Amino acid sequence: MLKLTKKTDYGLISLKHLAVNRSKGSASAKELAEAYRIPVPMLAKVLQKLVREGFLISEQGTNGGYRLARDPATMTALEVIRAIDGPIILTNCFTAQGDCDLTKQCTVRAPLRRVHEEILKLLDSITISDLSAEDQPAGAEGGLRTGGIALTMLAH
Amino acid sequence: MLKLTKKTDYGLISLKHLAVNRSKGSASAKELAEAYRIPVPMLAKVLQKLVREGFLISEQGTNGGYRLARDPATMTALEVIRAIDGPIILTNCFTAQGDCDLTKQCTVRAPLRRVHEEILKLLDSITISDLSAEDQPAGAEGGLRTGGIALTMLAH
DNA sequence: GGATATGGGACTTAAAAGGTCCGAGATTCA
DNA sequence: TGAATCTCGGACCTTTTAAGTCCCATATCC
Repeated sequence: MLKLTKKTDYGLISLKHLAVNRSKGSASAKELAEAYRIPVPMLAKVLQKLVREGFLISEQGTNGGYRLARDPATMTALEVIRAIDGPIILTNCFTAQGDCDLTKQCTVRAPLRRVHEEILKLLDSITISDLSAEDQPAGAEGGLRTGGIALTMLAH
Repeated sequence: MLKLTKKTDYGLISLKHLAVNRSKGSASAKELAEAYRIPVPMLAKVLQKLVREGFLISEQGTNGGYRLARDPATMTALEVIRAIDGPIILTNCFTAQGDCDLTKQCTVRAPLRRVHEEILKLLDSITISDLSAEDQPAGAEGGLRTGGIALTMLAH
């Protein structure tokens, strides 16, 4: 259905939060969960994945928490999505070679592959810093604000 | 998980088939299903939706079937996806206003909306004729073949 | 040692996708 | 007219996946 999972949402929100409040150092899962009304155990799993994939560094014990492992400008949305949700698959033909013995007939694949590729490129061009840009206190460096098209017909 | 449903796949394949074999006029659900190894009742539902949404015209009775309702160059992938799968929703915040009282906190939304929009634009730029282009017997008119980037790392 | 963190597996629930079944109505042809 | 063939459309079932919960182990600070 072409949508991101909530886990990915949570992950992006958390990374953005840590990027914006980077001066504070770390934030605990509980802290983040309460700020954004996310179930704590749910968020914990997401954060753990982000640690394993090298986005975050965890600090255990009292006053522990999570902090960014590297510059948010080097973290792309694509990487985050892959880390949390696994590989992105636009259509099934691409991976399940065994099932799809319609290579000859089903020529829809080739053009769709291009769409797929464009989406990946798009997601790869967006970093966590871009997400945080609008939150910067003073004059932010611009980031994504290219055009600002008012799109109210998002769904249907 | 950011992927198209099989129903949409089936719909695109069917439309493409009808666009390529346009000289033949119509094709029955059975015919299409057998050609692409799709369960007949499943495909029937998809085709019915396409009829309701004005992509196809159905002809009942013996030797009946489906034929394109209009020029495949005017049918975009976006329209087809919406007709079959319903509205495209990248993240939940956009539609479920009731649930998301985090408008202030959750500033991830704005940048993601832009991504959403780009994907829509991308899908809107692809027509059924584009999908069929590579199948044209002789020198096709080009269509999507812009670049032909070899992308083998589609998933993961 | 106790309070507070993360780590991570197992489990349950809820929703969506995928697929099936059957009866009704339309059209063609014998 | 009647049989065959086809679409129409709703109801139903199964499987998969997302979403959320529970519990216990382990690390750290005070």
